[in-house]
Amino acid sequence: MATIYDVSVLAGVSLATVSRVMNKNAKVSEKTLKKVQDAMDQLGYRPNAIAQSLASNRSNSVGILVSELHGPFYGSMLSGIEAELRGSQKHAIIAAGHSEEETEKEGIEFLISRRCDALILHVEAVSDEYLVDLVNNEVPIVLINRFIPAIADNCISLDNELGGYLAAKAVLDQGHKQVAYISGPNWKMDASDRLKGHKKALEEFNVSYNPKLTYEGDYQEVGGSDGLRQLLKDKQSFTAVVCANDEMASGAMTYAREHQISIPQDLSIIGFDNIILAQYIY
Amino acid sequence: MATIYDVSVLAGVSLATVSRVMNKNAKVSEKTLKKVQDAMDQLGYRPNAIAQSLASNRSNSVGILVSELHGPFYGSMLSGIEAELRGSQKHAIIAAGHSEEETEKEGIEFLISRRCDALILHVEAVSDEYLVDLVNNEVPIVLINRFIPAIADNCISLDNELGGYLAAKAVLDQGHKQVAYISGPNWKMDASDRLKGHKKALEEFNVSYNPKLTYEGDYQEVGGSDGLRQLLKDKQSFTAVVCANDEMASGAMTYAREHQISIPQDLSIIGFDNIILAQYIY
DNA sequence: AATTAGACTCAAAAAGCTTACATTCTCTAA
DNA sequence: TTAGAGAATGTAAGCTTTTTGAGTCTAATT
Repeated sequence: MATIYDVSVLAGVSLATVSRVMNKNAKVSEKTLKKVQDAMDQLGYRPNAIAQSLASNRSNSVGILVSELHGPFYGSMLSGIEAELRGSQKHAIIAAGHSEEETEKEGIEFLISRRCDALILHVEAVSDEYLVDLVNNEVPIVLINRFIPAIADNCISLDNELGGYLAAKAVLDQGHKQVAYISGPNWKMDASDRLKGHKKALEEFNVSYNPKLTYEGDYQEVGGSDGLRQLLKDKQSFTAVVCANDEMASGAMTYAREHQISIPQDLSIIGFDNIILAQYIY
Repeated sequence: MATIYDVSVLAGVSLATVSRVMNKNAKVSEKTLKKVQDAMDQLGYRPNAIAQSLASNRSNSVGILVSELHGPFYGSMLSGIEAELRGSQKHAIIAAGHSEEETEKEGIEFLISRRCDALILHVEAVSDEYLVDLVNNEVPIVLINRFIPAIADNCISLDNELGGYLAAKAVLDQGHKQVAYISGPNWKMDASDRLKGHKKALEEFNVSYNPKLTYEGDYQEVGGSDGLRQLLKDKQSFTAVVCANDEMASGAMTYAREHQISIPQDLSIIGFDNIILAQYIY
């Protein structure tokens, strides 16, 4: 594969000039420009991005770490990020963290060692301190879906507490008095925040929170179905179920349908996220 | 950020020795090993992957080009690829081709210029010749979901014709005589192959193929609903619809439900792929 | 004590590019 | 005609590693 050197020889100019033509960062005369471009075409020259990175100390890549590469949420996220990057001649290096501390750290280390110009992280398992250190360290970082006061400027998150509150309120506004809740894994910040908001709404409507009407799910389909089964088994009565995300809502709905509980006549179910999937659910 | 040079100075050894410690590719005495490792720890040294790539002419990365980053099919594919790569200390650089020739070519060029060690491509718009050239060129390549005889060894594809045949056969076996078909974009190889298989099955069952009972969809949800609407409008009668993928089957089912056509009493619908989504569909 | 095989280590070149600084052109104005 | 300014181009150092050929050590053998 041709190098910048081959081009410079064929065009009869110096390396620097070829580099200037490539980067368009300095004036080059018409005549020289043409000579260089012809030489490039003739050789089918393609700059070596690795060498460029090493010399310029810029990799033109952004590291992205998400929990999973599949699923409605991450898929759309990646898609949006890639589109934006491509528009700026950058590209994405991806890694999955699987919500495990070790894997997440490895992924981050890995992206840093690839000399990414910046990182976009959706991490759940690593500690706040670790992230604060990271931010104060070197590479520019944006955290998705996580809020850490000390580095607020680097965080893009939604107000999970408010969301949880609004979901519960929607149900309570309809007149429901007995509201069950299927939460996410409570060690995840977003899950506990949603639950906090939920409780707040209950309080506001003078409905006392009943721990027996809460099930800790896994944010997956199966958590929803298991959750509803468990709640029904407990013989507690309730007229609505608030689920901490749409996957679980879908699971709960499937379970209800399979057990002749009609929605919304017998039971109301609300989810959280409005994922694209929602449109497929009957 | 510390370099291999800093480590060598602190440890009192040469660059080469530090490199050997990192790569474990040559004997280093216990004593030296310890000195070097201590120095690395002390400096928080992390090898510069870019420089390693330049020097070794290996980037330890695999380029992946898919049509879209979201959606059930690509999501799972990426997820599987990334997991496998991580297990081998490699990583994924991704790009989206959006089923457009220019974008796909750009993406490929881009991945090659990043000096990926190999490419995994899911391309639809570029020509066979282009791909044959590519394969004979330089980087090792695997093509997903596309079969080109000249480079058969590089292709991983499913037998779309057989799939189309089997789907139709399943319906015909049930006794249906009037079978409608919602195809994918026919310029896509897989779509035309599926249709070919479909026709073959019809023939085998002595059901004549009626072009009026075919609608060319877009492999998306909307193609399915539009397709069913169109087919119904044409006043042709049919008792079953074969859809060239599950998204369209889902769209068709939604449309049917919204128009009081009950499934499977009034109409049978079959899809293709068995995407994860299928489990959410009622 | 001299020799030597083998284990270990080192110095330096190489990978392909960017960029600061130096040099050479090419005009314009005196 | 020529000094001087500014534009165009060249030179060479530097980015961080890997890798090869050439040592240097050590310990065993004679």
